[in-house]
Amino acid sequence: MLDLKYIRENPALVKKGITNKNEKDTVDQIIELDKDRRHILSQSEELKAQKNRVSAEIPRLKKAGENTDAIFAEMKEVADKIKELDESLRVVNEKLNSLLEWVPNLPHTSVPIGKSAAENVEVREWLPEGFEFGKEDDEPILDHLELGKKLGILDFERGAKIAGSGFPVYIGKGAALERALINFMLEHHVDHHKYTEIIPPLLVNRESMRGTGQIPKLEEDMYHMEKDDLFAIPTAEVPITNMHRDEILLESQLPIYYVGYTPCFRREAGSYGKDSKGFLRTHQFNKVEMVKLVKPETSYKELEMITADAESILKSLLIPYRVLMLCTGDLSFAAAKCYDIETWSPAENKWLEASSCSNFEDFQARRANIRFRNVESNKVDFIHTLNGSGLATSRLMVSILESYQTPEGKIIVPKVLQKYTGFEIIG
RNA sequence: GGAGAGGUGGGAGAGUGGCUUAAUCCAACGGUUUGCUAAACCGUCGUACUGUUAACUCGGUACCGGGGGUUCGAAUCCCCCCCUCUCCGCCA
Repeated sequence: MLDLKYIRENPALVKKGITNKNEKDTVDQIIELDKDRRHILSQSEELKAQKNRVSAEIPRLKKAGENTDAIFAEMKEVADKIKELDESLRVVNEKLNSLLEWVPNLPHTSVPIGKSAAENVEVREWLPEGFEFGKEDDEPILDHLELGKKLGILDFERGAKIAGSGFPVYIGKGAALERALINFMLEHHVDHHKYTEIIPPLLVNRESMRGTGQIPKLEEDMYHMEKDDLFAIPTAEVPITNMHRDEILLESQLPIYYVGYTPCFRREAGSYGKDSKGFLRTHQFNKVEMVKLVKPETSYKELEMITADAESILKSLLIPYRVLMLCTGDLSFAAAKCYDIETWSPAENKWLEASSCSNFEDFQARRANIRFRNVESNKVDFIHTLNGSGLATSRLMVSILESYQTPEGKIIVPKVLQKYTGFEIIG
């Protein structure tokens, strides 16, 4: 949510930001409604002030034995008029809010302007020592689907039988490898980057979804339990960020770093056929998510740090990756700035998105009403929120299986995971 | 699913129609005292919107879980809903 006052005072800047994000510009309507709103509000408040003044007089008049009938009759009329004004105010506010809710966050000034993913900017690339692109071509290389089937560690067909396509089943050492990966990532962030581990609810209410900005725009993309009006989380960002909804934090509590593993559920409505085989697009996947609640002036420094935290996982696993700065047109609804981390898939011969690290500035905090008390000024202000996948296991699993396969089609378990799996090779 | 209790400021917690400007305590902030720390004492201390201003300056309005109602006037009375806790039932 943007600050209405900011929109009122900087309409041109807001319009530009919205347009650069390929979203619908409703600034003119918002400003018009805001004008109506304030006009009605001042009329209503003036009458209320009158009402309060008179009410305060009544006990005195009664004590003095004066007749209050005329005043009561007049005040009755004032009360009716107030009710009328407040009703029209309610209507205007409703319209205004339904527009405001759809206004995206504005891109940070450092974000390149662009229409689509094609205009994202590569910031850096990291390759393990001795790695060369295309070296794989000398030997037959199996993709993750073939490997999973051959080794009996992944079963997409049975997942489809049980639930539907896009619900993978991990078996035996495949399941152990997945579990090892999750444990490794959690421990790594807790031990080396000072995150506090969280196991949150996997179903959340509507207010939480609104708080982090999934609702209204992405409502269709989520699984919804109608009976209880609960949503299956599309990412741990939702429950973890909402832990502090409607709270005023002490400045001394900040920054707060959380990390949590959860399964994530996405309907992926309308995306069939595109990158959809195997792990490339699933309805359920595992993700370790980092969430930061920080003071506003530190959030861009924190964005660099959270990105580095995600990268350090890939360095430990010796997986080639690159970091992209998303252009304005590819930024998500709530993000002001975002880095995507893509891992290399030798079989697909392309980069796959495995992490997204974003600064939401005060956009989510405003929606979720998360504030802190500034010690110096003793004023409350919205915090800034960030999050980053650290990381999603499915895409990462593609890179691991494909990169660590031997000529015989076995998988060597990455060194850092071996103490978690208890075995060194699959197959 | 049934019965009961409850929801008040950053936290605890009083408040049964106008003397509430929501008491009091704690926390926080400023100060006094003091070798230092602690303690004690004094003072300040809600949020949002809105108008105004050089200024968070000064004014107005709203807010006691949410929404309606009664009344000249509601934290307080009435109705509906939500949530939390306890007990019972059912179940992992």
